Amino acid sequence: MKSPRHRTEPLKQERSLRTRERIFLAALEDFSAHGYHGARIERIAARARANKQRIYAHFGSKADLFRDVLRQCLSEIGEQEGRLLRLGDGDRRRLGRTLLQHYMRFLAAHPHFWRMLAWENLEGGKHAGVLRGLRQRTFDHLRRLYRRGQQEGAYRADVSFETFIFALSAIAMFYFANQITMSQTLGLNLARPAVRARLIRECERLMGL
Amino acid sequence: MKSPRHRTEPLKQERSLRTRERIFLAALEDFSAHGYHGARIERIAARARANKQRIYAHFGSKADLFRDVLRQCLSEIGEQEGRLLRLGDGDRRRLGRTLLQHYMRFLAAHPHFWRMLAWENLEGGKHAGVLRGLRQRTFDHLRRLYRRGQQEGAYRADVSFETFIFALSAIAMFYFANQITMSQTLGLNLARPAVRARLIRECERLMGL
Amino acid sequence: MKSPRHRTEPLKQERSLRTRERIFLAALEDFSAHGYHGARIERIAARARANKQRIYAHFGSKADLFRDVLRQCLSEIGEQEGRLLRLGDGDRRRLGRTLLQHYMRFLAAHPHFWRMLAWENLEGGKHAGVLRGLRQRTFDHLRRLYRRGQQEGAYRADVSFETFIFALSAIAMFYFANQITMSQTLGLNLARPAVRARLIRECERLMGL
Amino acid sequence: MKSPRHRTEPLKQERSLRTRERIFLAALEDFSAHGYHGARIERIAARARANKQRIYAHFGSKADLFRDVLRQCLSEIGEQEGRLLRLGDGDRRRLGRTLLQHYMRFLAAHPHFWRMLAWENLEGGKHAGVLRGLRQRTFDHLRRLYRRGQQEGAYRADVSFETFIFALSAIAMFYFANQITMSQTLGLNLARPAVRARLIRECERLMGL
DNA sequence: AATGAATGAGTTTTCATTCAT
DNA sequence: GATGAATGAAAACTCATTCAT
Repeated sequence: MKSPRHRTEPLKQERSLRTRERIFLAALEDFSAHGYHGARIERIAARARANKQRIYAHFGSKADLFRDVLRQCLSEIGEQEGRLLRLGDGDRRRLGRTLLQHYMRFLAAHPHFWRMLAWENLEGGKHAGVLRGLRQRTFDHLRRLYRRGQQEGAYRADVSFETFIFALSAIAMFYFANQITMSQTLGLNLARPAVRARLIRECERLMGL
Repeated sequence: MKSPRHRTEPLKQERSLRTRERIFLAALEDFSAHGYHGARIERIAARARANKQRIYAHFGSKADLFRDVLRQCLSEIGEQEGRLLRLGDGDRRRLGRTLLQHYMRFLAAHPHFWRMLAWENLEGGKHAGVLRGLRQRTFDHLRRLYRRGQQEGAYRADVSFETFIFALSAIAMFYFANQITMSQTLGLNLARPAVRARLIRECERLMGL
Repeated sequence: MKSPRHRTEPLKQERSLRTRERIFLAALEDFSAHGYHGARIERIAARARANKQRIYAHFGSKADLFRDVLRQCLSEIGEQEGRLLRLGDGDRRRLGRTLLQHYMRFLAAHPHFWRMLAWENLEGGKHAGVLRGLRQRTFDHLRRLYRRGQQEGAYRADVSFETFIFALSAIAMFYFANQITMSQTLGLNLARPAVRARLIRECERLMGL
Repeated sequence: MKSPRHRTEPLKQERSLRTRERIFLAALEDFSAHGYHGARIERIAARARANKQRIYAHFGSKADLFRDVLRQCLSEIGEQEGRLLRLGDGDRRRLGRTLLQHYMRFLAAHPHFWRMLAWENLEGGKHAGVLRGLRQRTFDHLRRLYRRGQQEGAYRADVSFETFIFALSAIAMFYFANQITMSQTLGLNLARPAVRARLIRECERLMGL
């Protein structure tokens, strides 16, 4: 009796989903660029080629939209890290370099990720909970490799895996999130590929990777 | 010098300066906590126990106030670093540890500093210029010590002074600016003194300091 | 009659009528609860399990829908009063009590009626015209009974039939429409059955019914 | 030191209070005319010759403004009833007529009162609590007079004071709050002074006042 | 006829900024 | 200089109504 609706419903839903997706991406762009308070619903709607009302119909409120965008954005890292599971015993000696380069590439390719992360930290970290356990599986895998590397002397026994990850994350994140001010401080344009390459290479040496 | 009201002016100026100072501190607090867009003139005035009009009389506009606060805040690091000039040849072997600990202490004592720095980077770095040359003298001094350390083998010859500073800054800054999300990611409360101490100690080892 | 689609039309019409009816009832509910300005097309559509567009197709606009609902609602009293025509000479001595109890029961059973009436009076009475002549037949009948009652001394000769109806209506309507505030004023919960019964009984005595 | 402010502050406050008062009156007018949902902040501001923001500065929100207006409006009846305390033993035989006329005059002079009361009842009576005990003193006084009237046979012993007040309130309130629809129903223009006078006179007779 | 998406004109609320005393 | 009141522009959010399928 209701079967004719099957044909049309998916279409309608699809259109709606596309609108929702456009809004989502526009919001990500705007929140990433200006933070929660600096973002403008009007601008998001315009960029999404949608009506303001659509935003409220799909997401409820500016705050809800922000939360949704942030959560999805942060959870992306989990998916992206899947490839690290492919690292095997043969990679353990260059684990540090591989990870640092992975993070550098990931952050370069996903500026929204580190920007949203930075806004979130500054604005109180109310949604940081999403991150909990998100990278568990990858970390478990990497920890095993790291431990074996420690056993065979590739890594110092008195540096925990957590610190290892912390330091690599710090280098990569700091490079992007503090690029502008650090370039001024050091009198070097960190954005230049050559500068960046040298910097990362030297950081690897400094950390004995 | 400016008017015939010689008698009253000194008093007025003094009171005015105190008001200005209160506004400044309140603004620092609010901008640091909420960023440029999240800050509220009303809240700043209330916290400063001053009238909103006073803010405009003293600083011109919200944007100007932000600029002034940011500049002064960032330039503080220059003053604080003065003490590093006292480091001498005898300190060169533990230069890395000394610097890392100095940065950690400085950032812990000046949360406004790293917060404003983070906002500034996120919001485009329009005022980052103040930083240029600000730490020149200190850096020149430290660079000499670092070079001597390199010559006698305490530091690797293939790691530049800039990278050395970069890495130390990254560790310290990242510890504070990404504490919330990184605590979730690692499943560790980085704020706990014991965790922090271990983390920093291990970072020193990792970087061969 | 209207189109060549003879086969399907009856079915469609029936379904359409059911939809229209659901919308009508949902609208009555919402207008009764929130008044014209407080009612929401969205809520009405949801409650009617219908699409908003259906509302416009069936009723034209929110204002039209309100008018239709109000008219139908108010005209219900006419139908309900039909049973009063069955009152005969034997009932004339207790006419007052019978009427008061009839009104009390009617209003208790039709809260939408008195609520719509109240909204309508507050909002200007633009549609009150429907009421004109609506109860004419019943009133004519009752008036005859009342007059006979007056002639035989059951009712005062110096109180007109209109006043008689007015007073009975006032008691009944006021009991429902002002229950909340009057309960507070009198420090009595008028909604309690015992309180209500005593109140009505005493009102009957007060008015010599 | 701070004494000079004593002179100016009252003036500033006075101006502010005048604005607040204008807003209050405009709001009373608008809420009374259109109810909570029908009222418009814009219209209130215009009528008060004030800026919309002033409304928020003084009252917080539309809902708060409504609450304040309603409370003040309802509590007015308490003040107005003060004069009833002056009724003495000599008035007890015509107590009913005096009260009915008092209520009729009060409601005629304060349309906002009965309108707000009506809105409040329709919209759920969330603020009806203000009424509790508001008329206690007057009622206590009137109850004494009524009891003495009962003892000497002026009023029926089997009609409580509460019912007496209820019935009188019903007549007066119903006359105003349902004037439009009742005029249509009865085919009489209740607003006409002559009709009103006759109606009230006959109600008095009906109730044996 | 029926439906979900879309729209634009409001409506409430907020905010930086200026006025008047 | 100092203060509370005042302002207008803009922001978030809502709503009746229409479109496209």
